Amino acid sequence: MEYHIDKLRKNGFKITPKRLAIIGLLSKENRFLSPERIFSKLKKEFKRVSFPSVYRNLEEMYGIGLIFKIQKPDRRLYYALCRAGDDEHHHHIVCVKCGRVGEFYDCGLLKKKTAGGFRILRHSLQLEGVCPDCDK
Amino acid sequence: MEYHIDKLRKNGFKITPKRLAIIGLLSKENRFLSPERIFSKLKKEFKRVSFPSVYRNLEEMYGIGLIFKIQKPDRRLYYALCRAGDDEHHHHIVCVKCGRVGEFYDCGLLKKKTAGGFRILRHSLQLEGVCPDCDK
DNA sequence: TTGTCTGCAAATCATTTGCAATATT
DNA sequence: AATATTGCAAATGATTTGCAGACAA
Repeated sequence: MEYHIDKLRKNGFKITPKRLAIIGLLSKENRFLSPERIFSKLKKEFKRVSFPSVYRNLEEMYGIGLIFKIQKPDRRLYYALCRAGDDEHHHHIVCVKCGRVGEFYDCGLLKKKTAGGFRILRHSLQLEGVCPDCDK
Repeated sequence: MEYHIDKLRKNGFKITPKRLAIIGLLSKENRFLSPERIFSKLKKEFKRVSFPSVYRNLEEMYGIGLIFKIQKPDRRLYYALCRAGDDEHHHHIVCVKCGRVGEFYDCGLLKKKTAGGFRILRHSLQLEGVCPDCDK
């Protein structure tokens, strides 16, 4: 949590109660949350919150690599905290039951140089699975 | 092309000029096209075309696995023809220069059963690269 | 103070929907 | 003829933007 706040500070962002709350939420839940959901949670804690503020904050944090985002088939954005170090190649796996997010470091794709005859430049991988807790 | 038309027919769809044209376009270009782009191309060929029709057709074809779709960061949908057989596990790689799409069969992920401690259920992979032509 | 953040209200804009007219089988 | 498909106009709805007041440093 401190690490994340520092990262905000280092990037010239001010530390506001809302920002702390957003990071706190993402950190505590460790799963993908939609702006709408974050908005709802913030409303319980603050008298006044606004969608634009939530959207802007999430996008800013995404911009400095503090969180990552996906778009689900419902065409909405979802954000989650990234727990991997800045330069570690990794992907995320989402538990289909509880939504928790895990880091996956060993995709084995970096050593492949070509795919279907194309020279690979980069890749992105989405994984769905069941986390140890939900798997009983 | 015949294969695709048959697939439409088998799924109870009528063979209309617009549908043929859409499949023709996707087949000829072999890359991701946005509904808007498809709409523009159709307008050159037909006196009357509509966005809803394009959207509906693409979504129907997507529904029967004839084409696949992605959402780019611009938050738009993009569709491309799928050339792999119905049951062959594969992914697609997009050329960053010309946009051409290639099939990639050997991701090596099927043999991994877990990721970050989670039991893997399914995965989806997006690849970007340079196709042989563009790579000189 | 000084520039950043925020809420509010209004705007965007890709995608959908309702419905009557039209085309496929 | 019977049913699916289409175009049109209007609606939807998540995300953005402009701006003035509030807040962090």
